[in-house]
Amino acid sequence: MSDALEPVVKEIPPKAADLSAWYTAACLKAELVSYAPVRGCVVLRPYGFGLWENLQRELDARFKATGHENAYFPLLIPESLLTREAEHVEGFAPEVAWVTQGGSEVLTERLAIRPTSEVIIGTMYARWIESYRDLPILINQWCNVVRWEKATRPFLRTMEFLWQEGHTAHASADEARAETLAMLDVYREFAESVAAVPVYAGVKSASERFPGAVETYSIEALMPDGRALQSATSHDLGQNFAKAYDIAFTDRDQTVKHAYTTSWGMSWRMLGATIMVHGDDRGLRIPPKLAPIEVVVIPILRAGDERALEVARDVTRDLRTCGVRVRLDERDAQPGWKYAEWDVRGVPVRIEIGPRDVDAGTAVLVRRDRARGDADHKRSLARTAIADALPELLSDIHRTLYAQARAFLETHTLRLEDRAAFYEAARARAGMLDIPWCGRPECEAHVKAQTGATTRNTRPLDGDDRTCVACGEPATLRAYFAQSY
RNA sequence: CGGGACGUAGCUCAGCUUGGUAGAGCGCUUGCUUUGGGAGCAAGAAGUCGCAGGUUCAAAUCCUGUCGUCCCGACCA
Repeated sequence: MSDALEPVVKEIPPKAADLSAWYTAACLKAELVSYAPVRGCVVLRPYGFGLWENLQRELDARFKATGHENAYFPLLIPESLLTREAEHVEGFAPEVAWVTQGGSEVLTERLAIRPTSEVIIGTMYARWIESYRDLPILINQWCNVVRWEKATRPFLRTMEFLWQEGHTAHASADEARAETLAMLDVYREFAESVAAVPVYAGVKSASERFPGAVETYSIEALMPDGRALQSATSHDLGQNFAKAYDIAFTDRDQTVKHAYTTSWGMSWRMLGATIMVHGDDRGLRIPPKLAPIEVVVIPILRAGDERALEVARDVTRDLRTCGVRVRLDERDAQPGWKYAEWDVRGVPVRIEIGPRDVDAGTAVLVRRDRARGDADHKRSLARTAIADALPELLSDIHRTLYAQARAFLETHTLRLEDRAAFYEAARARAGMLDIPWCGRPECEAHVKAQTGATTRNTRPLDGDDRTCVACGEPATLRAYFAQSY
């Protein structure tokens, strides 16, 4: 094993050597999750839940700002309701978990544990909506769902996962489509400005469409191994669910019409994307806006000189007063040990306060986004200047993480014009392969069979290129192809 | 659901081929010395060897079954 492949951190293998092993070890070692005694399920530990709470807070604020309200619907769905929308049932049937017994009583009708809530929410909307005056309904719920997955990984694919699902009903197709696109853009903006993960937003191909949707949109992020990760979806359900669940209203013209509905969701998978995109050989690098701890303060004590502890407490208190999410690490351990641990856990900024700082009235600020040895990895600052300097420092860390991820995405987005090169790149997981595409399912299926890659999403043609790079037929779209998680 | 690997102390694993008193490192506890990038010494605690059968005088070790986990593929957020 070469030096380059030696672990920098105990128990975490180098990221470039084996992304899967790195990812799993990082999630466990950073204490985000713990495996549960239930197959395919994880425990979200306090630090991991802190990530989720920050995602929730940021995303929820965006939902509220666009006129949505939160509500909560039941976990269990009667089988007879679930089967009303044919495509939807067929799409989800293989992964639905069922409750068949309550206590010792065998149920006369099975109850599905929700894999998603279109059915139960649509049923309620049908009762609530009578008039065009009742529309639109703009509701979101934060909840758990269960899908009987065969193979699982923390955040990326678990049998039970946390997410939010928005469900809206509208009087017109145009309004529903506008809602679908608006929420897609909320997700894109959230990914970039909160998680610092650049994404491509676009339309899913027919084969990748949500079961029962008229059109599905997604944001897609690129992982370091060249595979894409679908990070959120937004569905225009047209009148499919409205017709199946009888969501109807009397319009201004006194005729009864079916509503147009949408649904859109982001799960804790987004956290998995964030972890994979930003992490390095020392562990996680959490973008500041998602970080449960933005700043960790580490006092450096010597025998007979514990002044740093008092100063560190003062600094911590001041920062907390300023609204910074700060943690003072007073544990009885060596500073170097603490540095390594908080590096693994990805805290954006570390403040070191030792005897020299106590004397000089300073503190050392260390950025997690920089490599050790970089010129601006550490800097000494007057203690009175810390609170003022932090907001800009945290912003700069966000910008740095985003810029690095953006650069990776751009250098691994290949606009290909040659069929052989396209197939080779698809097999090699070279990244996002951006090509003019015919849009035909049989073409996509062929690419998938040959290379494992599928369309991630598509957008309108932008140039004169009118030939599908994958098959040579006339092109109708531009598509990103990649292997996916 | 296919292919592969693995279940032994909190963690990572050795021991199994060739059956014969349960091991190491890390971690943990206590004490002292330390503390600006994962400290040192000393003492100590800790495991029904995943589970159930079978073979045997004797099973972590051999056989059968079973449950679970991880990795690689096929499907999903």
